[in-house]
Amino acid sequence: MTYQWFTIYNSTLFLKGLNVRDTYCGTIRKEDVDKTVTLAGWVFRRRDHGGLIFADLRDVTGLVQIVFSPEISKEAHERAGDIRSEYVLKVTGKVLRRPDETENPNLPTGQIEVYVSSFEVLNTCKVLPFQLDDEEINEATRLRYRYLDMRRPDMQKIFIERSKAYAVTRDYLLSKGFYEFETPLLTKSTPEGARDFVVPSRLNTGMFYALPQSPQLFKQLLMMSGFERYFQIARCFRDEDLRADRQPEFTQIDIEMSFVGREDVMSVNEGLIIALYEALKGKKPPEVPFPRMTFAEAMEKYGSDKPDLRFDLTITDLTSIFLKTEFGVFKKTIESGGLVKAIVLKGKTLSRKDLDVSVDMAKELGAGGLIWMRKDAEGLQSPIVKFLSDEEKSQMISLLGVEAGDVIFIMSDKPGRVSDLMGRFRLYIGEKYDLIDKSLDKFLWIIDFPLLEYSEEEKRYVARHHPFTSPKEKLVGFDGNYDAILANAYDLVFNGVELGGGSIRNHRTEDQAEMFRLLNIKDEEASDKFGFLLEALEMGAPPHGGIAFGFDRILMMFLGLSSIRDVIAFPKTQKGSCLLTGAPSRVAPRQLTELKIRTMTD
RNA sequence: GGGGUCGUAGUUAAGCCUGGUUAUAACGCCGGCCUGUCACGCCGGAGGCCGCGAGUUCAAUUCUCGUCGACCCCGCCA
Repeated sequence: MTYQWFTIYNSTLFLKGLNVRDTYCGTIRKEDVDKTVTLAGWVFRRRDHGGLIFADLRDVTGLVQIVFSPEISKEAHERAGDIRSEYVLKVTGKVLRRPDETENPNLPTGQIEVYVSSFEVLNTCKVLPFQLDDEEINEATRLRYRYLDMRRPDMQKIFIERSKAYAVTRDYLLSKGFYEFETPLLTKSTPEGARDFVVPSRLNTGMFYALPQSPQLFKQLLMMSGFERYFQIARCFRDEDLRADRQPEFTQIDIEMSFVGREDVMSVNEGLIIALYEALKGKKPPEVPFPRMTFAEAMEKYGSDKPDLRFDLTITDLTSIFLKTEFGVFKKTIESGGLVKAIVLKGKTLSRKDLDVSVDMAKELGAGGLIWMRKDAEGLQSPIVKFLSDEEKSQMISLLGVEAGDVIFIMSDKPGRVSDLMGRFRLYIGEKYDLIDKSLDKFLWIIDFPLLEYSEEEKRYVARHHPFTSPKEKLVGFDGNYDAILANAYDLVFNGVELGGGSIRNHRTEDQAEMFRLLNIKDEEASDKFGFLLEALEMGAPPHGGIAFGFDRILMMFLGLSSIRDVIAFPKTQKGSCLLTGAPSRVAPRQLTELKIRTMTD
């Protein structure tokens, strides 16, 4: 499949008379020798040799060396002395083969150069706050002058790739019979899930819109309208604290389908992700179809619902070995329903200091402690080994398959907590001891999530995905074990990062009512918050389900970047401010008066 | 809400632990020289509220506290 965006570089697309130039800098090759070209772009670097002046002229396609020589034009050469970095020029000149020994193999245009016969300064440029070819500039400075930051070729490449990704997404989904929609940005606040950004309504004093956390309810309504396949490249807003991979506004590829089950949604969307992967990475994904793992297995073996499979290092449950232990820590934990879990680090030599650092790290992660054991020719060495029976030691050695030189790390805590801690400790060890093969790319579907999870904060069960997710099997004869109900939900994980997730929804009123009952949401409350959806379910709602992918996150991962800000044109800082525009800011008192809003100070 | 790292010429950093001379370097900038450079080179020069505020001290870029800002993480968030 070829895409149109490449053809922008094809000169046949120029509109005669409207363009200042007739050729793009980065496209000139030795085949163009002897042509007279008119270029337009920015002066990237200038090398003034007195008698001869070289400059690199850059436009969106790349750069080409231009030469000002008094032998071609005395006037141009003289005026060229005043040219400075980032001046905007229109130059006309002849393409010539570079002399022997002066070709630059590092440049696509390195075999030729353009001898300038005349030029025009379209605009001058102040001295920039940072050099465009400087690799390491403080991110705050880059964000303050984001338009300059994005003038850098590396950044341009990212946003050209981003544009390509939009096109691939639309192309793929349209070819699969999806229709593209837009849904409101000014909508109703939904109390479940993340904190809403809120927008006051002038026409309705004291009332507020919310910006959507996702188009969830609208896309379900579109299924009820009968469009059957919906997608949107949708902006979403969540007023929560930020991270390297989280922004307050971000873009999702939002998808919903009717008359489908889990497998349909997963296979269509696996196709989309493969198309994006191929377009951005220029190669096929290593394993197709993507492997799958249940949530239970992921938590058990990797201590995470988004395991990074680029390294092995799985977690082993040792609880059964220590059921009758005399070792106080394990004994107490197990008696109160906790578990003992271990990972084994093989083939690395750890000093006593390394081990101490590991213990500190575990505590930093929030663990009560970390026990290490080293296997040598004599047996297991550890500060706690004297508390363990020979039986326990030999069982551990055989269950974990440890050999001389290996180190066992053990934690014990409440079941959910020890899994989570071990999962994060596993990532730390993987990173620290270089176990992660960064050349690998590992996709993984996680399926069979629990429908509900207990919220310590709210002291009740809440929907793990969202309250419209259907259970995997109909809730017949529910026995009160909330944790055991599985959801018809799925997440796509890539190298330990969640790219997206979705579910098959409840499409019958009674199933949705049952869900609200489980969540302990009363009828009135449900109808107040989601009444319009419940009503729609009663009017011939088809079975439906969907998924949403974090578009920015996909780009970040597939382009090998470590910050989501690098793939967003004008991102916000960790405190949600825009260093370029100065948002958020105070507004004029009149604006607040119109809205009948008074601000409080503490 | 909590933990951590950082803030010094336009930029990127050193100096700070161990307080005291003119605050150092590279790149950039300005001037001069240079016809084969491509991170051009050579010579010369300018450029600092050491984030901000308080405290300790004879003396603070340096120590202490606060504050503002940037980044990373936990909580939070799909």
